[in-house]
Amino acid sequence: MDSAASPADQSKPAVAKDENGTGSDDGKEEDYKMPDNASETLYLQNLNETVRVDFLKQTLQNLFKSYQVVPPVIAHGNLRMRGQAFVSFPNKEIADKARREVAGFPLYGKPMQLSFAKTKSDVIVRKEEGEEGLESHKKRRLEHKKETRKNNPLRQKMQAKLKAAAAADPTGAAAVAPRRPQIQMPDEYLLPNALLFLQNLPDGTTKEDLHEVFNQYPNLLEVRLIPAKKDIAFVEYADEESATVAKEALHNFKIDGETKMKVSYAKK
DNA sequence: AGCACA
Repeated sequence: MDSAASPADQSKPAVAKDENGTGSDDGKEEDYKMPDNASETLYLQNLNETVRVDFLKQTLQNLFKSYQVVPPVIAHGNLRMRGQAFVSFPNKEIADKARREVAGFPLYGKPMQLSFAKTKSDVIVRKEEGEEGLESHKKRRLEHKKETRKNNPLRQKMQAKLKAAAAADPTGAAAVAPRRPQIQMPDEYLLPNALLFLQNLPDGTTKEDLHEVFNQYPNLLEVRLIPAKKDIAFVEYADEESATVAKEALHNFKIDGETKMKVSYAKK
């Protein structure tokens, strides 16, 4: 069992204002044209490889819930496929929206890299062509696999060429500067940290108040208030495990009997 | 880095 909260409990990522283009600060929406390699399925890379795959799948399912993710999320833990996943959506437009809005989202400490999958997912094929269509799709996949075995020299040459071209092309997608993800960071996706971040403290909370509350849990090191912002604070424990115990016990705790204090891991 | 569907 993971010490992290079950992914099913996790709040959905709040999408930044995305109506009428208010969520976009980089150009007019009307001019936007979806890339022609768009797909119903996104290919995710740079995922934290230390997260267990079924937990990761659940998390992704949850993270993309507001985009009507079509299950199943596909991920594998083997050498070739770890750190990657496939997430499908009802159509290309929604997939593209998710791609643009979630790009760079720091899931468990690593900014997600999103692109369109280059082949259709089985779920999508089934939706579009039914069960029979899916069968032939799978058959074709099998055959294609044989033609493109890893050590096919022709294939390797071609790949090297494409890679060089992509690197040389400053307008290529790979050259686009990473930008800030457009969705809010739910703290459930932060990595465990011995340092906790408190929010929504009631007016007049003192260092002593916090010390008393957090000292109920072992290995407390220090409490730091933020003079300029009196509703937030940091609480440091000796190690992540101790911090986790306190965080889970005290998140939403009402110090004054009515104001729910938010406790999350501090960002690293 | 790595494009799957057990």
